[in-house]
Amino acid sequence: MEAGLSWTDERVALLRRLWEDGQSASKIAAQLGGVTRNAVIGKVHRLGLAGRAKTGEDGQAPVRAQPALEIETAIAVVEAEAPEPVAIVTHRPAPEFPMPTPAQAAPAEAVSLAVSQRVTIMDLRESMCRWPLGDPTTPEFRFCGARSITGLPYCTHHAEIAYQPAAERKRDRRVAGFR
DNA sequence: CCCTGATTCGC
DNA sequence: GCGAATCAGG
Repeated sequence: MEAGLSWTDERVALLRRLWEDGQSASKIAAQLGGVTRNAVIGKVHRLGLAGRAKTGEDGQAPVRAQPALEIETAIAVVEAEAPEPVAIVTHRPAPEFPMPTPAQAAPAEAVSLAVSQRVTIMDLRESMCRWPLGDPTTPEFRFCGARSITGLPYCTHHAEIAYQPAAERKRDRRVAGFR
């Protein structure tokens, strides 16, 4: 799952997406896997993407919620419909977070009021919480799906977890992350 | 010393 | 085309 890493269309697409989204070269490299930040920067220049809307370019990471990384990665993979296995490196967003109880076969009428339904990307709507659940590479991958806070991508529960001071977030990277 | 992107240049 | 080494800087 590590061999044959190169700038495939999928990887370039993900690179573009993350770079234009303001992610740093090192973070992008970590997500792509198999490349260094130098490689990412070099590729960015060759693609003519250098110089972007730099919001937090002065210091560390841009103002962005951690889960956004996984979401973008998952979406990018889905959109690309990668013909070959794609290695996904995720960042665990928080130490621990109690997951809502498994949604049982609830009547459609009850969905809107349910605490969490857990939906696939196909059923994810604008007003639904986009907090990722599970491994994006597996069919079991779901999004929270609960009613999101207006203007935010997450429900109240996950927004609390997502939006934390960067300084308090622990640097804890690992392969595959959510539960 | 941590990090950032930019550039050079041998491969 | 690629990316390590290097540079310049926050």
